Amino acid sequence: MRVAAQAEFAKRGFAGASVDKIAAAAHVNKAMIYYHFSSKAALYREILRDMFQAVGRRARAVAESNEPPADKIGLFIEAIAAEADARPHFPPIWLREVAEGGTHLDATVLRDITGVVQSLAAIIDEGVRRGRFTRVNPVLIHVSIVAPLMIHFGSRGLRERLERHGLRGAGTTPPALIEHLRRVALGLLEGRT
Amino acid sequence: MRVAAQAEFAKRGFAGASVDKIAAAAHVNKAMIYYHFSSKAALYREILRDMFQAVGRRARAVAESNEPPADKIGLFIEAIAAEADARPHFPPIWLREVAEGGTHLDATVLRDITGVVQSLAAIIDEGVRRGRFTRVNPVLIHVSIVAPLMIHFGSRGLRERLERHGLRGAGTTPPALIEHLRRVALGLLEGRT
DNA sequence: GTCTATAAATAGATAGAC
DNA sequence: GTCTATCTATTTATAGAC
Repeated sequence: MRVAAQAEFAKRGFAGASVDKIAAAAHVNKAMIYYHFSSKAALYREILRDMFQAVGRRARAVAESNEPPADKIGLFIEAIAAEADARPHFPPIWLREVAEGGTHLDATVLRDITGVVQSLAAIIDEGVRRGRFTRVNPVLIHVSIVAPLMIHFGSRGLRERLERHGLRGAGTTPPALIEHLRRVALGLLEGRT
Repeated sequence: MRVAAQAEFAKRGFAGASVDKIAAAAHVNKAMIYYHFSSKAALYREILRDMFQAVGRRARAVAESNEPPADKIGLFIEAIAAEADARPHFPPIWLREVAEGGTHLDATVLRDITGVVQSLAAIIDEGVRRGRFTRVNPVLIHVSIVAPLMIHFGSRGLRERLERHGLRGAGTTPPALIEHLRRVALGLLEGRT
């Protein structure tokens, strides 16, 4: 039921998602959905909470681990990528919420999102204190990591479409992207640029 | 009428957009929309074509200009940013289409999107031939530039929401982002990393 | 070209039997 | 907990007068 809802919201967005379709895909009666959740919006909110809570926790775990700052940067990138890979609905929903101005995000979710940025900022701060990093605006590092990851993992359908229409493959694999982003982030933070 | 439609599609997505609302915002009768466009989908398609054609042309103009490759990279970034800044509906619609797998993009639009990537690839190629750049996967450079730009310019509403909920400002201005992306791209291409 | 009125389908949500 | 049936609102789209 939740899985069906996640897929439907990812595929069509909140407005486009149909409770009838969710019920059909989950092989349950539509009335059952309203028995468990008070409304379509409430169901969506629960999915958003699960999603961002999981990401927030993972980012926090990386920031609080005992690795050197440079390794933490790599682990941060891998954590977001792993989350995007394991939950295919996550990147599309994330992209749609950005586009919509976060209309459906409640205070809990906004805290989790803030937490991700703060976790990254804490890693950078630690690196600066230890003399490993030069100070760079964490928001810029964040957007340079998270935006490509979300776009990449959220654009599977579009990339297939483009390739079917003749864009030469140039297939970028997740490991190659992760390695690329690590190079970008560390290149900036370790001042090799 | 087109402007109202662009705003509505950007705000609510294709499924969420209402022809009634577009008509009201444009101060025209709803029947007039169906007089000029055969359907809601056709209206949306025209907006998508305008949008991607404009971006494709700008990217192509940069690639075909007579600047040194390193300057072209900067101009490419500025061109996408200028387009995103001048057309506020562009980034949200772009993000939504990515999330939706490009369902509404016809062959014309797919060609324009391909063209943007190819323009960037041509710039990189030129730099490599002239011994200025090391060879890097153009798709990786592309996603490192375009994803942050679309996310940044498309997330104005979300960022306002986050700041209202207490995320410390760290306001990133468009010029700072552009300079940052130039450093990222040239750092990779000029092999300083 | 511009309008009113309305058709036809689908949406979210609920009442009430079991 | 689970189902059928249904209410109400909204949607895209069109017919037809002017």
